[in-house]
Amino acid sequence: MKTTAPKTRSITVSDVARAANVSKATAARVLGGYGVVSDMIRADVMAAAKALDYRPNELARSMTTGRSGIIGVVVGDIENPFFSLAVRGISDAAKAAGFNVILANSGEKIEAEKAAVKLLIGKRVDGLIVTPSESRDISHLRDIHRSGRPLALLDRALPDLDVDTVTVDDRGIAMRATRILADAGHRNIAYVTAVDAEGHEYRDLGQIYTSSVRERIDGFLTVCRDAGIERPERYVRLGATSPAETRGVADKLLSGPDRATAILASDSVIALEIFRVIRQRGLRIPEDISLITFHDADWTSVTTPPVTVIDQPVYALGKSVAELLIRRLKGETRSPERLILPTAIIERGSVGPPSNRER
Amino acid sequence: MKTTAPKTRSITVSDVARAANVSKATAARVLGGYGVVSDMIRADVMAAAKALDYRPNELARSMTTGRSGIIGVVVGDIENPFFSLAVRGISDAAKAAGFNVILANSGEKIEAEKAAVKLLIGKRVDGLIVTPSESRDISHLRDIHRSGRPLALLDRALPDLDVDTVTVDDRGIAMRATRILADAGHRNIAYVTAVDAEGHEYRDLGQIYTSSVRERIDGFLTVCRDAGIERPERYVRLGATSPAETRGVADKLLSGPDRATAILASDSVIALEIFRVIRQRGLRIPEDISLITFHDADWTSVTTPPVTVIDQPVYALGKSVAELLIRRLKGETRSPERLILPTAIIERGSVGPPSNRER
DNA sequence: TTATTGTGTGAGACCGGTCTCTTTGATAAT
DNA sequence: ATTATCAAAGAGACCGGTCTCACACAATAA
Repeated sequence: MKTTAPKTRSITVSDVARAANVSKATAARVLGGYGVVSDMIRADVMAAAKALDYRPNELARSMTTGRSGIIGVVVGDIENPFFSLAVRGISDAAKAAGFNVILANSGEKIEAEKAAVKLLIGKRVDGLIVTPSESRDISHLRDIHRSGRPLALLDRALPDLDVDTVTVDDRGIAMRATRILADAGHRNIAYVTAVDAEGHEYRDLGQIYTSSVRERIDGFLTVCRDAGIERPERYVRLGATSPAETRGVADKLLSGPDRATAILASDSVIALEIFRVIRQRGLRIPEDISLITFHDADWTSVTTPPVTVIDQPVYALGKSVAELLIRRLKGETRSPERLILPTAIIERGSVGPPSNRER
Repeated sequence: MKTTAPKTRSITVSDVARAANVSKATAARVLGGYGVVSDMIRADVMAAAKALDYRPNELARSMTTGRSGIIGVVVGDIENPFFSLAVRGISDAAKAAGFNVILANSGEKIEAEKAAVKLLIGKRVDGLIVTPSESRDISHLRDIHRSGRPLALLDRALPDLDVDTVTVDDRGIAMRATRILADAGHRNIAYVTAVDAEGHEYRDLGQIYTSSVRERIDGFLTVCRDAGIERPERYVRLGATSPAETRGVADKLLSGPDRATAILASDSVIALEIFRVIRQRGLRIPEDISLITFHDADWTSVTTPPVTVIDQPVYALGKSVAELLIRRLKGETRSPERLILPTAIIERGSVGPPSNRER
């Protein structure tokens, strides 16, 4: 049943209408699934549509309806398993509600993030989920809101932007993790994050424009100080943006007389690189160095020893934020919600007391 | 400078035209960046556009132009790092050429794949990149082609579909990996894949509808037979579709008198789970069991011992297929190309001779 | 019988851009 | 002075759907 390939122009409602001997309006009613049409005519139109191999032009459809059925998602880095998993949570929730997802990567660059948001608004997505890379410049996020499209924030809150937000208790969980390290006897505890700041050196929280990381560092420092550690901020390291950078940071951290005896890594990608450096330097975990990382990435359980992790509910994070957004898309009006999901620590084998040598 | 929020309707070309006291056509020329306009009027229109905060409606734009600037990508599983990396290759190439990417997940289900393709065609993407989950039912892929949009295949070839395709030499590289195992003295070598078939038991290649996997199994069996191993197909295991399933497969493989002494895993997700099972059963690598996996996933280098891997050029795979597609989108007409990228094996520490006990 | 209600269909405007065709007015050529 | 040429701007059709409104005709109520 090979009809000649309709190369050039695609089949439209009008084509189907003509073939079925009805008006364009009637054919549209059948094909669009709205309005009332008699069964007989419906059958005719369907038959014609099938014969012509009609496919609706979603573009035209969403131009008139104003709805596209698409949720735009802008994340920092799709390759980071944290985000892959969160995106699956979003996708699953979206699919369940009949929405589709367009994914854009910001690379944690504010300019790329702005471009992505602009693009998605241009494509008339119904709503957006963003992992804001910065809390300073949020004009583009305000614009989303202004354009009437709902926005929801994933993993990072923005105090100045009152929209649906789903995060974890970063400060609290960082405190718990730090306490584990401090209780084990560590005094030289380092915090390593990909977030960078001017000068690349940590001075104070005011430099950190990524809410989750600021919270974590705050919690980290609080517990360190409680434990009587002096100037714990010496060990906060920024700018682990690439494997090479991370290696540099880790190398510095693990050498010298004041070397760190414990490291808290802000994400699993960083932790993996640190793990490699530790190995290369011939250090043992946990005898020579203790390690805890945010995110229970798959590899953390197969190393020797397995790595103690902060197990964020990543999938649920994505699913919840999508559900919040979808409820709003379906017409729910309520004041913005700020969900904070519970987080656990999985203690495995990468934490021990500091080696005697350094005490 | 807070104008009242234009909640309801967005600013259109006509609005800008009115504000700038020019015709819609002229405003469109300026805003769309085509045709000729005098500098004075151009400035006026730009000013008006800025004042009104005009944003073009990409939907309307691509409806008339027929071009959307979007490449649709359908992959098997975004969470699999293999695909994440390939997608980054695609995204980078797309961005460099001024295209954007819509990502859809098929979950390796033919139905989901069809739905995704249908959706993307409906959204009038300019071209598609697909990782076909099956070689049996490719009517939806034929449809893409028929609709005049170019299609390119990633990682899996389809003999019956003559379109741009980028793969690796799966058969050859599987042969090399298998030979490493056979040369080490192994006779009970298993091949584990996520691909499933009716009956879940491997009988012959005709059951396998995923080209890359069929190639690999073919290469695997060929080398096994060359090495004088009898009925090597006994050790081909299908259906490792989830961690739980994989665990079941691995458990069976590693118990009994005829247990496998070497395993070739078809992807890193499977390999990770197999690694876990090996550990749990108290077996040692490589003393008790040798392991090689496809894809140099990040975790494979941090385990003890590190895992010998088949290092597919994943990023290049994505980048190349995108470039092929983009060249075609830019008007290049040539007969379809089938690129086969070179692949290496990284020998690490997970291969050794079989233990004496089983000889 | 006439008015009322309701169902199914058709005609045509509309969404927000692009693009072709026409018109205008200024400059150059005759 | 008259005509040819051309750049710049305007008018309006068009893309492929949705949706409002008008209308025909049948069934029911007065």
